[in-house]
Amino acid sequence: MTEPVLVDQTFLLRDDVVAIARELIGMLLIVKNQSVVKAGIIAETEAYAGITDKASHAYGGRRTIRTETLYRAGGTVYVYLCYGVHHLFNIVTNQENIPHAVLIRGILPVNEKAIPENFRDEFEAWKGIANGPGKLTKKLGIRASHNASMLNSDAIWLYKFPEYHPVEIVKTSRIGVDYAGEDAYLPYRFYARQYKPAKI
DNA sequence: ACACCGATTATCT
DNA sequence: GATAATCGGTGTA
Repeated sequence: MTEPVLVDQTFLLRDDVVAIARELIGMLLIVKNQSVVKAGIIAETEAYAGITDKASHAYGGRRTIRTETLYRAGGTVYVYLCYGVHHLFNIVTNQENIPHAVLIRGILPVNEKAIPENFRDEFEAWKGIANGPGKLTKKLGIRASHNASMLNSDAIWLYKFPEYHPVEIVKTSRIGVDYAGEDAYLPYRFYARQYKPAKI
């Protein structure tokens, strides 16, 4: 595998959050906690399209302490606690005040050879797959304190493989959003065919 | 102050 | 496939 490069975050400022969710498949997520580096290849995502999306925390323009992070500029990290137990990791997209976000739902492990050189000494590998939004944050050590931080600054980085050849990507409806009425059927979820999601 | 609920997961059958 | 566990966020008052 060729050396990954830090992503140019301007693609996160675009308006088409669903397209961005699809493009994030195959990118490399790196998390550093106190001299420990963990990483994974993004394999499953979901788009949340802001004020018009009944499944979004920001539906109807709702602004609370929690959702304030969603209104920041693309590239902001949105972490929230779900069911009082699981931290869920999102990447905010679009311009400031437009609360779009992509939920990262699954990652695959990555070989040390594919880790950027500057992280390799502190890299710790893990096995299996993290096929669930709560599982991957636990694997990578993403916590509530990461909420509202910026990607590519000091804790969470997004890289891409320049010669990555897109695998077949499955498009389907989102998981666990029955409360969203007809919006629960929107095809806003993506996953790589070779990866096995927990829920089909 | 208090009741309800959830962008889930593990553990059953 | 069905269901219990679990607790901070949120709305209502």
